[in-house]
Amino acid sequence: MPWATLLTSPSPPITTANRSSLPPPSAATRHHHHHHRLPPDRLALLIDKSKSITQLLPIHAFLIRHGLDRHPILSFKLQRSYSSLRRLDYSTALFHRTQNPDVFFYTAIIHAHAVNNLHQQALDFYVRMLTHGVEPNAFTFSAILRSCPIEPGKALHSQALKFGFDSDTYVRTALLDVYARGGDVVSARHLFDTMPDKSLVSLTAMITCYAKHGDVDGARLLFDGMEERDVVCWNVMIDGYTQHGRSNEALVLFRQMLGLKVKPNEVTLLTVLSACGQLGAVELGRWVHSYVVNNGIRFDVHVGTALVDMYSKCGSLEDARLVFDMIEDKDVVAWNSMIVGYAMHGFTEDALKLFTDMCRRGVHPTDITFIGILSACAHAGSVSEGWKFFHLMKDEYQIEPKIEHYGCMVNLLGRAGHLDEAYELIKNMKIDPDPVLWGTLLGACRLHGNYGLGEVIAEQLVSQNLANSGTYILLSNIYAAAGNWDGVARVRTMMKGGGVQKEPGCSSIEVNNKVHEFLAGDLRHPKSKQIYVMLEEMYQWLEAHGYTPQTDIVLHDIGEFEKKRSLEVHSEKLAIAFGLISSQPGATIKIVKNLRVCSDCHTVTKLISKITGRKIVVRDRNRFHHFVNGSCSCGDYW
DNA sequence: CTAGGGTTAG
Repeated sequence: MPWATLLTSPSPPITTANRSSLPPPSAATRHHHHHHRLPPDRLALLIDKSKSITQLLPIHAFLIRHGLDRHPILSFKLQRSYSSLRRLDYSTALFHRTQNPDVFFYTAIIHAHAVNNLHQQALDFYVRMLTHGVEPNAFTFSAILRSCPIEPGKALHSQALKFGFDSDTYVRTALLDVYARGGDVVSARHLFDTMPDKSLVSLTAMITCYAKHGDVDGARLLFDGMEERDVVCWNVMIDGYTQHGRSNEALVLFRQMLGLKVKPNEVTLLTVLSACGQLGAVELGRWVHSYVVNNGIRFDVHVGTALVDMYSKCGSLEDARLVFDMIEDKDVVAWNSMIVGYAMHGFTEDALKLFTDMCRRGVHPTDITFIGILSACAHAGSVSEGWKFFHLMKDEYQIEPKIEHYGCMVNLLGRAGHLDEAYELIKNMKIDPDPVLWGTLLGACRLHGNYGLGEVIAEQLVSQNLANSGTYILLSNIYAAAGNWDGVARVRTMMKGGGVQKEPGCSSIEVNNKVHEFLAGDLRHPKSKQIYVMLEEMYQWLEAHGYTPQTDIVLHDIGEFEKKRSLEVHSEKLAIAFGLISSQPGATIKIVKNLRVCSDCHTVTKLISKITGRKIVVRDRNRFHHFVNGSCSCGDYW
């Protein structure tokens, strides 16, 4: 690249060869050729109007030809344009050819690196600035502190104090953000409280800090006290809820935002789509889709991918695929979302075909891609395919398997009955297994009745204090099935004593653009009465179809009648009952559950789909179940 | 003689 060499070489010899390799001069520069002297402000305007590197290069060439490339303003503007086109290589080269860069140029080049997360380079420029005797000002500090890690940030903090810039609102906000990103909420709050004047941006930075570190309610408190709000702080607050599994509150806030006529932007819509996906709120998701189309929001790869993710998590794979096919310049994230979508729905062949397409187009798979592929294999029970991709990932793509990949493999092997193979895989892992992974193997032991191995693992987990709420339940199932009542009693004592609690099962269903959530035995819904009447009717149908409740999966130490009752009010059954009374006959019922569906609910849902002639789609923690006319798309294999 | 530089969401 002669052009690059020209820019990086310490002396600037412009040879004929260099010039001939430049892009052809644009109409503008051809025009300038005739008037050898163009006023700098005209050139400045030309630079500012340039929208691509191919427009910029001929102007740069022109500047060099006319000895204007060291003009402080013009080279400054040129580097700013290069930076905004993410060509920091050209920016840096230009900087190094500038004789005595002033504080403006230094600040701009520091900023350019900081926004691209190149902290070290930004710091290098800052040090260079100091050694060259150029004095930094408040502008320099706010630029360098942006995206600066906490350790160098602390050093810069003390320097800012020395220079007296820490009371500047921009510098103070940037400092607050440094501590916030470093997780030091207390220092961030202190900087915030002692701030001379709090701006909208500094408030937003503080809200971001709380939202990021789990105190969503603390964030909301500040948010509610704001005098003015812009789209950014709304986005922060909505995203705070979404990132902490409180998507329903996110959507409530989004509706308030719309009610106050605040115009959502792309970031808002990406967050809201994610919330819709979490909740299975496809009606609102579709509304967001039409908003994108009708409000001139650019349909880029980010928006496209968010829509694919939303539609597939809401059970509308066809729509996901339609959107996916519309995305131009698909990146690996876009491919991953569609592959994972197919995998979630048990469409193993489509997932694998998409993987082949993706590789053929030269897109390199990531660890996420293989989570999709391996879980697709697991859902189909394809053991040899699974091993093939597991090895392909390590050998061909040099991706070290993470705990999630082992999870897919253990699930695949375990469900297929290759328990010893799964156990060996875990024992030979380079990373430490977690309770979830052991739980997967324990579940497989229970499924295949291998209580011997189950007890070995169980003892090991209990002795190493590795059992969690999920594994305790499996443990007691296995002990009970093996007739080890001492074990059952011991687990029960540990669960009570250690404060181990099962994560409450929660099912949600969207009706009329609103998401209704149900916990087991929930009575909070305004239509509770009708729901329980429907539930009773459902059980009359079920019994007429020869259904017997699987009371053996209930862990509590209660009588048979109570066991039956506790099964009846599982959250997904309440959601289905509500779905039945609040939609037209024949309409599909879509449920989202936070845990894996239990086998009793699976049986019941199959029967209900047959009795009512309705399609019922259930998304559980692991995958989708499409219930049609008495059978499920998972083939009872989940 | 003057131009030009900064903080928050993803």
